[in-house]
Amino acid sequence: MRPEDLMKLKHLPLFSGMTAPNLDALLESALLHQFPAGVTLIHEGTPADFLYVLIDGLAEIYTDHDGTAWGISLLHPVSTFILAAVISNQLYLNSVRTLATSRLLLIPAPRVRAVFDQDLAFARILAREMAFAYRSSMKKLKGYMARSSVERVANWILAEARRSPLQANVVIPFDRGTLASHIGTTRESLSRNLAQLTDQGIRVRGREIVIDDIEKLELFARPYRLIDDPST
Amino acid sequence: MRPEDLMKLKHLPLFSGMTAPNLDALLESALLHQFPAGVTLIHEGTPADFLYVLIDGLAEIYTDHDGTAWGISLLHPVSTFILAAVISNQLYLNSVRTLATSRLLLIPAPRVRAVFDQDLAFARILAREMAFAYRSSMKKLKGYMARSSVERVANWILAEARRSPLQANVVIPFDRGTLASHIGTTRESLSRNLAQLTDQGIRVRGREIVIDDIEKLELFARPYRLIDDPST
DNA sequence: CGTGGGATTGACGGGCATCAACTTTCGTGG
DNA sequence: CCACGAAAGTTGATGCCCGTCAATCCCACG
Repeated sequence: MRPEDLMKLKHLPLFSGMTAPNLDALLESALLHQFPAGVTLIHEGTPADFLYVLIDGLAEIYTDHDGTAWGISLLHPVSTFILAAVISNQLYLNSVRTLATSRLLLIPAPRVRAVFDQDLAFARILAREMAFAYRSSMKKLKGYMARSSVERVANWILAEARRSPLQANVVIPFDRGTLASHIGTTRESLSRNLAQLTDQGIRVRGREIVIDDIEKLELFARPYRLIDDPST
Repeated sequence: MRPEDLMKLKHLPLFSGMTAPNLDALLESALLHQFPAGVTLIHEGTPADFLYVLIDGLAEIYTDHDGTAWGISLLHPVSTFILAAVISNQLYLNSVRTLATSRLLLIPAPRVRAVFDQDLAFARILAREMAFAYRSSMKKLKGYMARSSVERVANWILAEARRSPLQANVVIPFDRGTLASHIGTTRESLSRNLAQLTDQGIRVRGREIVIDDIEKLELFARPYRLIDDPST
């Protein structure tokens, strides 16, 4: 790993407050590696051997069921994933793959656990990280139980639009099948859903979704703080 | 709080390894209280003011949607709940209520966070606890995406039977509406599902489910390690 | 023995997955 | 730069799962 990369990594929020020796112990055996799009990094059911941190790029957590992939969550930089499996020293529950060329930091799981056992700051940050992950999955679960697929699509668009609040359009950063799997539906239904939302204030042009009337869309989607607001 | 209760509490796995002063700081402001069945302890959307530990009894996490309650998870002693909200100092995402008379330990959230910031052993245990909670919710999510409602019922029965492996029957510890809400279906559908499972090795007599042919049931339910095994 | 709440059964319909055919887009090589 | 083929996306037809409404049944309990 190059020294300047190492310096940048050391300033990640993930490591803030750690003692220098512990941070060195953590990073000395870590790998920083770049992967092209479409590479499966983690296969569900295998033992957790590394903690992964997405430095830049795009990735998805998914699960394979009877041959089709169901999206669990999308990963944007900078975020750790499969932390829970590493900490509890168990099998990965899900698979992970890159959706774009991505740089990833890989830290050997035994090392993570060792430092976790010794460094209070690191333990606290990991706990917070997992609290966040837990709440995310809970929100996803609630979204599934409470909403129809059109509503999920509408709320996904709104959430995506909130991520970059300046522009009134959303660009789907991958193919529609992948999007459908994350919304919890099929390619075909997603297509129909988007057509249907044309009456609710949006226009679709290829991978670009233009939001013409956000109030109308919100009226339809009825976003709910305890499901859609990523900050609560 | 009575001294003998306090002694017992101090030996909970949740507190193991903590320094005595920190443990005292945690428990001196805690309350041990008994509640009858049917009491709502936590309303979703309100700030996390206490960390709860179910000492004995039975409780459920649920979420209210358009007037009907959807079960998120069942809580058996001894388990903490809504830890994530306390640690991240945010709103409760779900509601919680007792299903039987229950004794609960309530620890003020600011105190939990203060000790969490100081005691490595406590921080580690909370992190592990949340890893476990995260994985549980992930399994629930996968179960929803991957299976039909009959299959969920069948697997619930199998899971319940595994909890007390000696006897070949399961007793539903609450009314069917509640069970249906945890399986993710309606009372009516649950009724049909149970009737349907009569051909797959079980008999239903009121709240008692007798498993006559567990292999047949397993063949139908196809339990999967990464969804149903609570220990992985 | 009558009353009421939980549970069952039936009828119906909507949401959505599935299969299939068609169209569009896009990348590759001639 | 165009042409072709494959992949992605759309549209239509069909049927199943399951939620909803309503009627009935079954007990428990006063």
